[in-house]
Amino acid sequence: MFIYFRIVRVKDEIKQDAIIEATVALVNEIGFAASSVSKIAKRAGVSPATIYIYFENKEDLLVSTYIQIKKSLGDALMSNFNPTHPVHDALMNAGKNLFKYISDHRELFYFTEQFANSPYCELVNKGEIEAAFQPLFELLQYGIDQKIIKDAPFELLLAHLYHPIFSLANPRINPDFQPSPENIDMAMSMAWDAIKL
Amino acid sequence: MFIYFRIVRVKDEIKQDAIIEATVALVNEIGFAASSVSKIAKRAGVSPATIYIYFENKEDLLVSTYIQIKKSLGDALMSNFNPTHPVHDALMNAGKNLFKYISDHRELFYFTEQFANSPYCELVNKGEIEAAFQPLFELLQYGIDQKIIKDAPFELLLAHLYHPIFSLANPRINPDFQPSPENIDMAMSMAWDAIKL
Amino acid sequence: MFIYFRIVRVKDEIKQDAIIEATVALVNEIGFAASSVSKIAKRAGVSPATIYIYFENKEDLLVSTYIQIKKSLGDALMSNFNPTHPVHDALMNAGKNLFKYISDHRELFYFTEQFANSPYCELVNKGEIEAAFQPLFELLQYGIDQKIIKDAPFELLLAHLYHPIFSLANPRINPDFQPSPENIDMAMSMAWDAIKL
Amino acid sequence: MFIYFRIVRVKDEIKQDAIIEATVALVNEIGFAASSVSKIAKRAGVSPATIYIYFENKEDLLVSTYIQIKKSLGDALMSNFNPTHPVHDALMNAGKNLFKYISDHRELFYFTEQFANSPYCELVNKGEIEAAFQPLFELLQYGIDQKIIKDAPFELLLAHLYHPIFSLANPRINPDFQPSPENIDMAMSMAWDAIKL
DNA sequence: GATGAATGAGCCTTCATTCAT
DNA sequence: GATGAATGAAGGCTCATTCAT
Repeated sequence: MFIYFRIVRVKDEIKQDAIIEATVALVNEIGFAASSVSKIAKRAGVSPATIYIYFENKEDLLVSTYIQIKKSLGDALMSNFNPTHPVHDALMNAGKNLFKYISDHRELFYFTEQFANSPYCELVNKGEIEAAFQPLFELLQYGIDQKIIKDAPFELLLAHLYHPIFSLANPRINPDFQPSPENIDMAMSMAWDAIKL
Repeated sequence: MFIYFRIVRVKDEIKQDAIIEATVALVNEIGFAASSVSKIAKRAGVSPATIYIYFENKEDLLVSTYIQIKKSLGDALMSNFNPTHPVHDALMNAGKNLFKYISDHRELFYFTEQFANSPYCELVNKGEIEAAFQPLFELLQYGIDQKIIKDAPFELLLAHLYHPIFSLANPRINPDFQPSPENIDMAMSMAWDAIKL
Repeated sequence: MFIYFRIVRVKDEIKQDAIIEATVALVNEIGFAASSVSKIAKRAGVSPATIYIYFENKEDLLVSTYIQIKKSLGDALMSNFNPTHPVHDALMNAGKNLFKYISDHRELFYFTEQFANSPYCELVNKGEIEAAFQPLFELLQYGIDQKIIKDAPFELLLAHLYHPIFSLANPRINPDFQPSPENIDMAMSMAWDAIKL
Repeated sequence: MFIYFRIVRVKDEIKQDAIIEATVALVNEIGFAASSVSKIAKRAGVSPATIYIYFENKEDLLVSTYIQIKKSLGDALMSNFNPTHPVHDALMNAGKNLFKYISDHRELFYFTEQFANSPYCELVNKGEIEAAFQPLFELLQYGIDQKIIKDAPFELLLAHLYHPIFSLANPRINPDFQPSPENIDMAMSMAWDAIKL
């Protein structure tokens, strides 16, 4: 009986994950707008109706996928985060994590970029995502207080700190950019120059 | 007869422009994916069939609209460009032009952001657009040669110079950002710190 | 063991009745066509699959519900029926019973009206229902033989005797009709005038 | 050029009529709920999309069909109507018209019966239909004033005058009824007995 | 007996595009 | 050049029903 239960639970999660994976893969292949529910279903090896067991509707499927990725990205960004380290080191570490995450999960990153520029984007409860980045915000505030980084609104700091990375890692914007160690180091060094006091 | 011809040509351009304007306006209102050809036609006050007289298909309509906007943005960016000015001043001038263009034409900017993250993006002949930015590239190269700005690939320099501006000006990414003179100055100052040697 | 069985049987009937009640209630709320099996199941607090334990399929569920209501209506119509009473009194009594039943069970009546105009209607074994009305037929025949009511086919007599009541009591046909005692008396008096010799 | 125009107009009406005819025919064959837009389209020999050129949506198609039939029925009912004739004769004439219309257009009648017991029924602007029956109402009022027919609410009079006819002519309710001249005369005679003073 | 999960078929509607006029 | 009408294909979603548990 116990085994039964486990099998059932695992089965469910497997199917739900298969749907999400198919969603991400399909968006990578044919784009956001062309990724219909029935194509996703076919890709995931399930019936279109099955998707509506795990998600309320297409919107819910895409938003859930997005939030899940963003949270995992937040976790990755914060990995090895140590608030006792110098501000510079902590931010550089986060930047490298970001580059690594994007390199290791290009499909996930690509999905979020497409999602962020679609109407679905407005349906996301941003607070839920920002929670994962709270330590980063606190670190920036600490850097400001210690007069290590510029006293600018968070959005400006973040725009200069990490947004260049997003654009560099986006093959649609910079198809020729190579995330070599030298390039990464240089990109992050420039980002630091932008925000440091 | 000559007059007749001119009238006809003017008429044509009026209709073509009406279609493009309707496209941009509709994408702003209901998003990229929901902007169908017939809705655009209705918005422009023409028949759907008429659109296919001026454009090969929907793809051509969107791509043409995008290129036209990008070129006008390139022109705006380069306005008052003076290669004899100091590198710093010239780049800051371009940055301010960029902010001003985006502020004055939010609809156009919004369209390009949506377009850039759609599958249509891959259909654009990038060379055609980059031509408008040639003077900027030359200026950057000059700055590198003069050891004024860092010796980094163009894409890195551009990513730090202008991409933060795009993200800041995009209400979907930074809904609360205000393009006040102080914020603009600060953003551009940070960008300069990023690339200067 | 005997008690156990009785409990089980009672339980069964409770569930079956819950399904039928949910069917009637849902048809009243959202109409016949929109009442799907899964919605009925949710309304009855059971799984969709459970419905298929008590009924062969959707068709069987609806037909069974209809027949059950029609039989109970037949019983109500014949209540206090006394074949020794004058024909007029017996028929008027039946008419008043009919009005009362409809007023007291508007939901059931509404269901039958919708059912009677659906394709499911053809699946009903009419003989089963007419059995409940046998005494009425005999009374009519007696009235004919005694030259009290017109010598017309039963269907004509019934059409004039009770069908006006159905239409008057149907809020979709006569939304403003009030089943006040005066209106009921008048309606039945008119019906009697129609059939009496 | 003139001919062109006529051809175009005729073509349009032919197609629109074909859709309405297919709707009525299909509802007769497979019932109201099962008559989907695509089946109607196939029956009419057009694409499903074409239906949406002539009608806003399925609801509009069904409601328009219903109103058109009801108006034609109203016209038929009032044919040869002469307000100077005796009340009895005028009403009997209308009743015969009604029987004849139903016999000649069983498909149309069947459609309205199904429509009247569907949720779509509530979408009909009843005033539009009642207009066609105005002369009938005036005749009834005249009969009341002249103390020829009973002083009862219109709905009671109509329920007894014409509703029995509807039920008799509905093959689902009275599958065996034959609209022979004798039966018709008898039915109408009974109806008159019901309402006459 | 009872269930939640699963499904292919079908729902209504809109799509990008073409045709006759 | 310009159009309204027309279309097959596909969109997101729900259906009645069955299955393993």
